[in-house]
Amino acid sequence: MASERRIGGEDSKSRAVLLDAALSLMLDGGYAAVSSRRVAAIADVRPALVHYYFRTMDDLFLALLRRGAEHNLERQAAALASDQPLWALWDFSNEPAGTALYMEFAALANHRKAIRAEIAAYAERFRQQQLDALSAVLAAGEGDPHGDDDGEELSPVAFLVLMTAVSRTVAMEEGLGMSQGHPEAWALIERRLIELEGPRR
Amino acid sequence: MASERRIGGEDSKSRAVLLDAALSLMLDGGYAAVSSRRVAAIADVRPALVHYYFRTMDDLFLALLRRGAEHNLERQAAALASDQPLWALWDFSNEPAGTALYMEFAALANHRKAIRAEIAAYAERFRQQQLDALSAVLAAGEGDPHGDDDGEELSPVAFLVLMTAVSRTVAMEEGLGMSQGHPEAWALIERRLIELEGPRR
DNA sequence: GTCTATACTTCGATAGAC
DNA sequence: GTCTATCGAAGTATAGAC
Repeated sequence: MASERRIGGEDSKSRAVLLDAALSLMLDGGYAAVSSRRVAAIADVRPALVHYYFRTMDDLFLALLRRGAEHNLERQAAALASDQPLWALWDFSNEPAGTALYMEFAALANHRKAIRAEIAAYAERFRQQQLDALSAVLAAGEGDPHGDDDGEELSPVAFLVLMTAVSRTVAMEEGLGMSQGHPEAWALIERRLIELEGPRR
Repeated sequence: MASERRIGGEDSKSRAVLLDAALSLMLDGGYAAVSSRRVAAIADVRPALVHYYFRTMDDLFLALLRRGAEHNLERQAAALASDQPLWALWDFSNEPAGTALYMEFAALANHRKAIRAEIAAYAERFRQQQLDALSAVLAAGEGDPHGDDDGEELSPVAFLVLMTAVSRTVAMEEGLGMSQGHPEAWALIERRLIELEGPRR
């Protein structure tokens, strides 16, 4: 049975402030640092208000995930619609805050079933959006002036996985203070970007 | 001032059992699931005993990290000493439990300063061990029969970052139920492994 | 919409008995 | 080496006043 308790509307100002507070806590101290009391303290309201807008903490995490993911799906779409979609995607996926948040949610997903399903669904949407754009680039670029056409097979989807993998790994390791090999791995991706899309403009 | 309280010895049987319990909790439910009470319950002792062996929970996490890291440094060294060091390293870095644990500790590092420093130090040791072995392989393999020598630059360290990045990303995404592009990215790494070390034996 | 007040749980940590 | 007993802090969540 669903609870009878009142729940605040989604377009409330306070609700957004609470989500902002949760976001900053999560970026700062990881998902475990997000408690109803701490969120309330940062938003400068009483803890009960958190539970008025989000019946459980899982509801809060889901709301935070949805808001961020929808926003970033739009931003990624905008990037992919620019005149150098792959370079724009590369820049987009190299935003440190984005990677940090993704890692936190992925860790959360490890032990909150409801959240894992939602993250997985969004992750698929992000990749599909990327794949559609990349296919378009490749279709338009037949006989393009930048391709080396050296016969080496690097499928579009493999390149996407590579871009994602390198940007996440580099972000993560630099968060630990590591840097060995990062410029070289970076250059590897960018060399391929130049082949596909020409030099960055 | 250091506490006067007694602390159990490092070679104790119970201490190892407690660490085993903490490990299984961490793999199962993430670092947030590791509490002194739960560890005690799994190890079938009273919670106070956890604090007898580990004064604080940070001490427990550090001990768990050190034990696992030292063990895996030895395992990685053994892999790198095999007759196909790069293939062995690839298999080693593709162990799912290893990646899952690394991710948990990396998340932990986000909000426990003492632990971040220790993780960073171990991560450097792992990579350095890999680099030393890879340099040896490359030095020994000059004029080897497998290299294409197609003029493309792929520095050893960049390849190491790539291997790490792909294995972690694939493991993470498969934990979410994703699989798109994984076989292709996988094949990309293995193609280069064949160039460097010949087919897997 | 926001608050006070509160119930209940779990947590980390310690003192001291055995 | 292990336990009982206990403290105080923090967590989630709810009822009901304003």
